[in-house]
Amino acid sequence: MKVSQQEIVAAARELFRNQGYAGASMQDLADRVGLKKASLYSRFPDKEALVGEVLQLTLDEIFATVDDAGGWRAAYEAILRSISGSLVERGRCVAFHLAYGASADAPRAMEAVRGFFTACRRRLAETLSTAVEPGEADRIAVDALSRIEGATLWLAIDGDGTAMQRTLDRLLAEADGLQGRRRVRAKPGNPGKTAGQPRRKHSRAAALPGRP
Amino acid sequence: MKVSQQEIVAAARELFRNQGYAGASMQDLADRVGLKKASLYSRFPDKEALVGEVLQLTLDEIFATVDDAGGWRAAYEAILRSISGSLVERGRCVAFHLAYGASADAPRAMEAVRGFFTACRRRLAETLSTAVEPGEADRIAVDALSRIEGATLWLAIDGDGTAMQRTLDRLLAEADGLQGRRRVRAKPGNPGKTAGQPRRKHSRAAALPGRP
DNA sequence: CCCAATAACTACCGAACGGTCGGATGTAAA
DNA sequence: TTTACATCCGACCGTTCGGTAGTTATTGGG
Repeated sequence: MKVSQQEIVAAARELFRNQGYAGASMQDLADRVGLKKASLYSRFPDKEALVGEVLQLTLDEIFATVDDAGGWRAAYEAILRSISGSLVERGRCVAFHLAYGASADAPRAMEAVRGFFTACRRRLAETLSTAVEPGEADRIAVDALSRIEGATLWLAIDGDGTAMQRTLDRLLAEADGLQGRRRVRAKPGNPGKTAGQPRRKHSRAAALPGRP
Repeated sequence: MKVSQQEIVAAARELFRNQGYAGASMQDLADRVGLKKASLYSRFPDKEALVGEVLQLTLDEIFATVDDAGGWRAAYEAILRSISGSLVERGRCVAFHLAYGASADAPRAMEAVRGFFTACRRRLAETLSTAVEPGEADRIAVDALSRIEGATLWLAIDGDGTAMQRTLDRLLAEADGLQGRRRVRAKPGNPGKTAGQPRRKHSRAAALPGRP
């Protein structure tokens, strides 16, 4: 194999992210990975099947660094930072672009997108359910995801990541306010970010990875 | 003229919204409005020019019903309701889809998208600047837009509008907390939605148009 | 009613699309 | 070295893409 499966999927992801489902072409993908188009079709049945692979890879990458050993708050922060960090790095969200673009004509792609966001939502809600009741946990998870995704608007338009940074700060600050206003912190020894009066005047929190 | 300019632009908007820039085809647009493809090119110079028209029409529709006579809070609410209402109705945001999809190969389209969101942002910030300082007004405007746009994620995935409803409620509740915690209300005589302790336990506010 | 102007049409262009096929090429065991 | 197998590739399919040229239909003013 001249090129590994993962390299192809990663290249496909970049295409889907920047061009959308309809705008990404198999020829373009073949050129990028240094193969011919026919060779791609001996690895993947069709274009639509690439969507599932792309989203599975992305899901794996997001949760690779997350473990629940440090408690719900640390896990929650790790997940949100992992997601928003990669979004700032790449400028757009593949899954969101596919959610918008893979319409009725690509039902398997749409199903993969649903699966991706459902997995993120479930994992977040599960993490939060240590601190709040399940219904509220799911609501917080849904809102957190949509707020992070929404912040990619300004990333896509003018590359501005400050809205994302602000969103992340607020989500974490709001998380500190959960569980009956108890004092919680992500890492012992981490300066600032107290939760005494957690809902106002949050201090400029730690920067996103790769964003000074 | 068999078909008015506005009908064509509205049909193009639907296509761009559901298929993205690359996925929307001139042939498809021609079929929908009952013209031949060549006729479209006698009205619009090219596909990219349609983007500007689509976003201008959308901008006009959004702000058609908004006036500043009732004070900043009423205007702010009117704008947010106008935007989120049309998003719930249509299930996606054209401008957001175009922001993601119209990439480097369509610079005029990208410029139009930037203009659209800049106009929304400016109008919102201008409205808010009656209550808070300009910098904070701009920040609130940016965040409000991105939160509303983000809520379209769940609309696109499974048609669920509850996240949008929740987002709208929170944005309005947070607006009530502005201007130094003064008591403000949108319309005198409107039941509920007080702002005495505005930042918690917001009551289920008025439904979006078309969402019982 | 005529004529000019506008609007819509038919027919076509080269390029790119997703996808397929049969043969060439590399590789590792026998 | 032969065999067997997976991989890759050149060439091609039918279709659709954005866009254009030249021609016909429609329409409003005189």
